[in-house]
Amino acid sequence: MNTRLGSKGILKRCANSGFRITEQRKLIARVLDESLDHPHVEELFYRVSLIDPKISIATVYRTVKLFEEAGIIEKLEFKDGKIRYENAEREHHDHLIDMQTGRIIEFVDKEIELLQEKIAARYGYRLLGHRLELYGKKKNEQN
Amino acid sequence: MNTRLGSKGILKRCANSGFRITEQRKLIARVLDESLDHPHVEELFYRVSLIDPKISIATVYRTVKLFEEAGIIEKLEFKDGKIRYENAEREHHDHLIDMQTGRIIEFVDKEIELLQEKIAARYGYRLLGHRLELYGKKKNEQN
DNA sequence: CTAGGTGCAAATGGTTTGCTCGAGG
DNA sequence: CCTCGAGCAAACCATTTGCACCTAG
Repeated sequence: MNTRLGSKGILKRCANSGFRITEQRKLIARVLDESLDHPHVEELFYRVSLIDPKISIATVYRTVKLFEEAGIIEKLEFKDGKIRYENAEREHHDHLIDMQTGRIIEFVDKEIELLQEKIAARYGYRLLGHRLELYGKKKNEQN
Repeated sequence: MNTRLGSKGILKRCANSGFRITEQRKLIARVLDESLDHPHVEELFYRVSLIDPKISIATVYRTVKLFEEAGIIEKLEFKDGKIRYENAEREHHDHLIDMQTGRIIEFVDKEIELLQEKIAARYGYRLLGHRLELYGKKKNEQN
């Protein structure tokens, strides 16, 4: 996912952020970069563990929070309540979640972005962020 | 909130749902009906405790989940991660959250609803639900 | 070298559950 | 009455934290 919509690589952006580049952070950055989906922390921990079985889940939580605070990745929370992250250096997009398979489709829609600004303005607000998730079911399928 | 956008009263809808009408459920229904905001469960528990100090938070959690499963109230989860509920028998609306005060403004926008359907359809999906939250800051204010 | 990071295990905090007693219909 | 609900405390589960040891710069 990240690689497709043009990311710069998480590791490179870490260098400018002042914190130490440890093996664990390199590994977590790499796994995040290579993830084509939106893994939650447990899943990320699992993937990272396959490469470094000694890594602690506390480190994963700490690292991911560090990256988030540095603006390198962005937090997502869908209806399952678990925290997920995605590379922040990408064009803005929203998510369509397949309620049957859990598959997550990213989409961009200029019109809906503008509309949101307009709505916020209607109430005297400047839009600073939003969350738009569509939950759907595939049409014309056998099931 | 609930009373403003025309709800029928939670209690009345409980009667048709088959479960027992206990004092606790009556009380929780009443407090929900009277709430003009979107309290999370702890807050709801607090409000209910003022009237019946013996009520248990487990009962509040169970009741609120029961109401939700009966389609009487709807679950909300904003970025604070806490579970909130609102009366389900209301016209559909989304939420604009004031990032400075936490105030929640409800809004309805036909255009954005249609647009969401269209986007889902574009990917071959039938829209079953969505989550749209705008996070903003009031314009032209002293702070 | 030494500030900052890691692993481990214990703590947290919101939510859920098992059990036994109580009360609604 | 007898089943379903309530209260209590313990369990859960994702996430966070304290501490002693380790390592990047």
